[in-house]
Order: sequence, then C-alpha cells, then structure tokens
Amino acid sequence: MTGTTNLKSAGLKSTLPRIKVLALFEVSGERHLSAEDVYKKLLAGGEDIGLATVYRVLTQFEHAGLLVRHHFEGGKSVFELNQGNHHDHIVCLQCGRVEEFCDAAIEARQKKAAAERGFAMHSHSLQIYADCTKPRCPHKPK
Amino acid sequence: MTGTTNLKSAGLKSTLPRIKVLALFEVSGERHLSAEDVYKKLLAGGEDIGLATVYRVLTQFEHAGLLVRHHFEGGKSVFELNQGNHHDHIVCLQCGRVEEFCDAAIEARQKKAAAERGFAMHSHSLQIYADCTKPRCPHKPK
DNA sequence: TTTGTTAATGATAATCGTTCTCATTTGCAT
DNA sequence: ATGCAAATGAGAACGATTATCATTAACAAA
Repeated sequence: MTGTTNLKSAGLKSTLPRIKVLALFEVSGERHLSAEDVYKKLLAGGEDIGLATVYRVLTQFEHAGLLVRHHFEGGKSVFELNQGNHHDHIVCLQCGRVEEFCDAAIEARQKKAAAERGFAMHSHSLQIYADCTKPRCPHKPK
Repeated sequence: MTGTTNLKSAGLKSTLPRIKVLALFEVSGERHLSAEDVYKKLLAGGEDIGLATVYRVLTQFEHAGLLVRHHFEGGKSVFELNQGNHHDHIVCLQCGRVEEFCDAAIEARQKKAAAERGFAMHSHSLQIYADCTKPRCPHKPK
C-alpha cells in the first residue's frame, strides 16, 4: 500500500501509528491539521494512539519532508501534506478558513530581497490575513 | 514627559510599570524584545515589576497600537515599537539576528494576490529565514 | 491634602501546547 | 520462533502565557 511505501522511502520504519497518521493526511478532507486535530481524529477512528506519539510522528514526518509545518497565529503548529507545490496562505479573519496561493513574483522578490541584504534565503513564511469580499464566507463565529 | 503623553493619548492610565516598559522600547538598543527580555531588563534596571504585569502591559500596548507583535519561529512572541513604518523580517538561521526590510513590490503583490482571490487584505506576516553570506554574522550559538 | 472608587499590580496557580522519561511493546532481521 | 533496537504510551515535566485574587496605586472629588 502507498502509505507503507511512502514511509519506507522516507527512511522510516512502517509502524501502525505512522501509517495511520499519514493516511489521515492522505485521505482526510482537511489539508491543515494540528497535532490535537490528528489525535482527536485518530481517537474518533477507534485508534489507540498516544498524543506523545502523534507529536513525535508529526515532527518526524516534517523532517522527512512528508509534511510541512506552519506557524499560524494562535500558537499551535499546523501540518499539511507536502505535495511539492510550495504555497503561502490567506487566512480569513471571519471564518478562519485557509486558502492556499502562490505568487511567482512574490517568491522571486523574496529571494532577491534577501540576497540584496547579504542573505541566502533558506525558507520563508507568508500569511495574509484578510476579509472575504465574496459572499461565500460562512462567517462561522469563534 | 513623552512616555506619559504617549500613554494618555493611547487611552491608558499612566502607571509606573507602563511607563517603564514603554521607556525600554523607546530607549533600548534592541528593537525586538520578548516578554521575558523585557522582564529581565526591568529587573536588571532595579525595577520591581511582576512578569504577569509585563505580559499584560505588552498586550495592552499591542492593542493600543504602541507595539507590534511578531510570531517568529520558536514559540515566543516578540514585540517592537510601532513607528508606523511597516516592514518584514529576515531572521538569520545562524545567529538569530533579525534584520528589517520592506519591499514595495512584495507589498503591492500581496494586496493584489488577495484581491484576485476575493479577499481584502487586512494584514500580513512575512519572515524570511536565511543564512548570512557576509562575514559579519557572529554565529552566536543558541 | 485627605478620601474613595476603580483600575492596575504582583504573587502564584492554572492552562495550553509541546517535549521528555522510562517502562513496555513492536517491527523486523535473524 | 527469537532477540534487539527502535517505537510507543502514559504521564511527568516544561516553557510561554493567561487567570485569579488579595493588595496597592492612580486620580478625581470633596
């Protein structure tokens, strides 16, 4: 199965917790999950996997390049499947919805801005916080 | 004095802790301070101000627009004086030094990227994590 | 000035996300 | 099947931050 293959090729022993966590990201509708989200989904799915293991596995997956970690406002880390396509995020201030986007001009400019100041860009983090102007925003409170 | 004036015009009662914290930012060489940094500097300066108060005051200042809060990697919030001049940050991966920069092209593009996707940008957060290419980096470990 | 009211403070407990510890279990090569 | 290193789970520990609450300070009114 694909989960096991991904793990093996990432240099990770394929254990049950790792398979389940990876499957969550591959199957789940939500792309952006926190450690707590993952833990709850596993419990809800009848799995008996400890929270500590969830944190460990998520960090391993990040290091292995399977997941990308984001630091949105709110203190907690959020993970999403690394599908090679780098992108940044627009966070809706009304409903919290996260929309992905990628702007080549911004990407290029960032590298240049760093270089001009004597830095070699390693990575970057860009979030835009905004209000929906379209009527599709559910305005979900909280 | 200027500190008191700033506080009053921000709608805040001018108390000793608030005056001292604000003075720290106005006078101190470092522009980017965490709550812990502020607390330690106050102690070092002979002030007897509680950590809880520091956190409260920093948050109040943020809401009053006197300070801006940043969420760099590492979990802790970092504050700097709000001098009206928006800018983003390059964080050195070797020494942790923070350099400010502002790129008009990136700013404009962000607004446009949001607008194209049906959002009105309210604010944004951009950090570039990079390695110094110049020999000035002190490589201060941790 | 003294006084009174209310907001601000400081000490400390509590909370939250996350990491650590360590005894037990599991994956997997023998 | 067997052994052993690596992985796990439960819970303690941790660091940053927030909440609680009794005490104190700021400031307006007398």
